[in-house]
Amino acid sequence: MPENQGRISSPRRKPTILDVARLAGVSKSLVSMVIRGDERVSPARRDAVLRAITDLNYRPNAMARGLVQRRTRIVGVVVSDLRNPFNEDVVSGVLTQAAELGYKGLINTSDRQREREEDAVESFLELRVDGLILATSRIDDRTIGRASRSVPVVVMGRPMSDASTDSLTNDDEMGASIAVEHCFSLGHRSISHVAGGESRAARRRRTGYERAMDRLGLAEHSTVVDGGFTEAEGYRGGRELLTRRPLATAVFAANDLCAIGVLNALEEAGMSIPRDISLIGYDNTSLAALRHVSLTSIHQPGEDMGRKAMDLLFERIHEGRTEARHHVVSPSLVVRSTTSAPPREADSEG
Amino acid sequence: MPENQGRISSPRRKPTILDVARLAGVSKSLVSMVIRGDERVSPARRDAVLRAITDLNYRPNAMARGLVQRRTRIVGVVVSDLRNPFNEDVVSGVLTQAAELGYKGLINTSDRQREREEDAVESFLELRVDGLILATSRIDDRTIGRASRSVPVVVMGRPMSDASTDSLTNDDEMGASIAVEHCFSLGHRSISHVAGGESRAARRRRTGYERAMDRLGLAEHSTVVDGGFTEAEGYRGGRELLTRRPLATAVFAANDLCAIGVLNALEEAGMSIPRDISLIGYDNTSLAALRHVSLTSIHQPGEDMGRKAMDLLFERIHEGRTEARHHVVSPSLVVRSTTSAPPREADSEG
DNA sequence: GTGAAAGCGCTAACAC
DNA sequence: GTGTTAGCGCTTTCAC
Repeated sequence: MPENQGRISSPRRKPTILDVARLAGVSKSLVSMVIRGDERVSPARRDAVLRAITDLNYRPNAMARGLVQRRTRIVGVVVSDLRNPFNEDVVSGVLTQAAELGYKGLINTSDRQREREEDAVESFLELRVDGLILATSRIDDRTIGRASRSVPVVVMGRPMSDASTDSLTNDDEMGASIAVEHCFSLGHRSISHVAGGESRAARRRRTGYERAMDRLGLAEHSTVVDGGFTEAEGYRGGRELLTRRPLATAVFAANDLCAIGVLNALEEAGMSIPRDISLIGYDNTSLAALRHVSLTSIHQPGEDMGRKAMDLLFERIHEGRTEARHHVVSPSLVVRSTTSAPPREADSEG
Repeated sequence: MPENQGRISSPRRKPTILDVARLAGVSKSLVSMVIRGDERVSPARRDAVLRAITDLNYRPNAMARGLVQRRTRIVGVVVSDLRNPFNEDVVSGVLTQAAELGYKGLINTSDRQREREEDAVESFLELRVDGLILATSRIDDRTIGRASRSVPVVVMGRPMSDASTDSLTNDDEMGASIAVEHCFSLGHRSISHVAGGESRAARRRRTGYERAMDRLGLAEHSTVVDGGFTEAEGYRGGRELLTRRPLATAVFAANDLCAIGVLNALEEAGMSIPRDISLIGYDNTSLAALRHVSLTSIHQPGEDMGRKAMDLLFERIHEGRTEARHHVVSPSLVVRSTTSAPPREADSEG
């Protein structure tokens, strides 16, 4: 055989279980048993196999294995925006719990583009992941339904009525209510809301705000301006707010990023927070916790929710649960430095 | 055959290409051809196949395909910390370019735990990804070398000497130099550094700081305190800094998160930024850009770097490049609101 | 304990 | 144009 060795066909042909078997002088199935930790293999042969594995830098082919076992031990996580720190908490929880349960979590993100969101789901399904966690607002129900037909799915952040899809949400209405009541108890009567747009979570927070204002007899002080879930949109909302008269003494923003935008707008206008005006966000992200920001916020236990989502998947995969579960977790208040009693002259209002 | 239909064995047996073929009344390979868009299929049969696909909610099995084609069109991205916004930019760049080139990017993170970092790499290799992008500081060279033996690898954020591994870094020394010079040109002479710890990037930034101070004849004003790449560590560094006399008039922090920690410590001590003391960070993350923070920072083009990393992978995968490339991009200065001339009484120093 | 053989779902080479 | 066939790398009966 001349210079070109026949065996080397493609640039980096990876060693297979057969190469290991040959080098160790045993059969394929013996190697397979060693890899899976089967007890009934003689120490001598086991060592030979292990040595061959290291020598060849052998690594089992997950695709081949997945193909025959019909499962991958992989769960797919799709998030719409990795830049929102709340999603990081969720992902972190999922991965931790997945590792705990012997699974691997893989993440895909659409970078806020809707069609890429469906691609992400589709890719995971073609990969035959054992389960799917959808922490994304943009995806449509049709896609979710389709996915649920072939694999267990947990949807986060929006309630599902579908019987084949589990869901895990926080009670946005309740959270909004808590925000309003916190301001109320500090003495505020004129409380505005910078809304978060058309996502379901945003709409539920808005509804919660409106209902709470009603309940407290503050309907006449109710003001909602358009915002969004980003700093830029919050900034615009804040500017808009400044044109309204009378000026509110407290503002409930749709989420933390939005709140920071509002904060900028208000400070830019020469106002001091919370002396002149109080501000409260939602999600209690790491952003809110930055000492320099120190934003009062409504807490969602993102990490716990991630873990719980993985648990729900596991129940379906391993314990054969088939009826849908819809978990709702309660948000809570975290008071920091952006809320306080309203300024004197506004105190007597309402 | 009684009630229990023989075909349905596992809870959700997924339709295969054979099911599609049977329903459409054609052969397996005909279906395969339709899926791959082969021209020479009669319209009638094509329609029949497509209808069967929708009816069955059929989705090709990527594992089976990958097994025979020996490639997956998937690249794996490993990041150590999704909470650092800089990594988001990188990931976003990778995914965008991957989509452009017909690849899918999947993300895995170690959540800052070192051993999970190796697991992440190992999982991707078992999955037989076509390439690997490692944007992580914690992973050791042995693991990188092992990975490089079986698949193209691009390492980000640390220079590699290994001939089988591409690398992509920003010139941290130069960036640190720019930071020091910016302060110098504003009139500062006493410039301190809150260091970022033991990662290579952090060490190079520190070296750059020290060399620049030397070059400018400011070696005697040089002060380095321990910090880290997180807000909490930056805060501690800032506190430490406050005990040093004379107090610096400018501080260069190892990265943006660290800078925010320093900012907190300084403000807490009653100092006003930049009136009393100037502050500059590194990475120019979205955090620095928050108007409420408005941190002067050294910019690394994270998104471009992500795209470039994907390009490097592509060159190896498709164009058969084998010699290593080591790209270094130049950082640049982004001036915001945390740097200005030093206060009067300190002006004459140096 | 160990090896042989079948088959997971797909593509690709080759007949027809 | 269309069907048949031989694997891809692995696990898993089932004999021995």
